[in-house]
Amino acid sequence: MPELPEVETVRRALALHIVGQRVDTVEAHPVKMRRPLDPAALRQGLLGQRLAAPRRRGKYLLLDTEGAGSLLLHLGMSGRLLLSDRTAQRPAHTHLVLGLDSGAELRFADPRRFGLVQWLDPGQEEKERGLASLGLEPFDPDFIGHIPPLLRRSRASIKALLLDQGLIAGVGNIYATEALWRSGIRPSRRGSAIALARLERLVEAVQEVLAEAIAAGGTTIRDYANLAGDAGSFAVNLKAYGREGEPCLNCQTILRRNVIAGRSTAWCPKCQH
DNA sequence: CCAGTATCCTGCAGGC
DNA sequence: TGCCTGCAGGATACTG
Repeated sequence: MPELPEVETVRRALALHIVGQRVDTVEAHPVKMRRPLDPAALRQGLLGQRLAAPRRRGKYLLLDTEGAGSLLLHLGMSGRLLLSDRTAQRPAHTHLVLGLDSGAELRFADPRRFGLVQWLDPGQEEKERGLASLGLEPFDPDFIGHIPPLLRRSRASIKALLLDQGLIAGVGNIYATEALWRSGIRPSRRGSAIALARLERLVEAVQEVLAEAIAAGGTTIRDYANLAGDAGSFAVNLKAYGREGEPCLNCQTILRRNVIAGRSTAWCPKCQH
């Protein structure tokens, strides 16, 4: 579910509402997620701490405490982070609840449990595999210069390369599909078989679609909600993702669908080469 | 090196 | 109305 724009939308809202808040209560359930959630470590790290400015890296969120250490979060496919009144009903599958001194609660719910909730002591962040192996941020000033040559170096499909978090941090199935449609590149094409100029157009399209989606508060297909529980509005602007069988908005050809790099992919057989 | 598959889970839509 | 199947925005560990 949540790719970079959705996680960034949540991060911005957190920055407005939780910075400086003290964590007065920690309620954590020892559920199995990508890794088992560890209530004792979370309580030990978070209880009584004030929260600093939240950071995002790829699809990960890092909630630093002013003391030391950070809460590492990943929303997986169905994760939600919600800031709610204490009296408001909790969603099903709420695994972590931080009571803040404002009286609000920061809640993490994740029905499918593909997400991650992990306390990081100082120094652990650098050793965290998922974080340390991330590639460039799409809004890094070096992005346009560095990424196209890297994409040309590989014989993997360009779709697989866009989804590779070790190359580009934060792009998932929706925005990879959209950027390929926008730049007229067939998702199955090998990176090494695409001219550099076209790859430059592709990475610009990645930046554009991510920026537009952030401005719209992200894409909600089903599960995604922002910190307040509201849907993002970018779904109406999707041109390819989920539109297989419908006419291309560029040339009216019926969009096709197949599985590339293990993920459902919609594309136009006429516009994308 | 790379494609494909399976796995971890719940929930929902669609077919019958 | 119910049951069954397939599919879903992710990451990772396998196999061939």
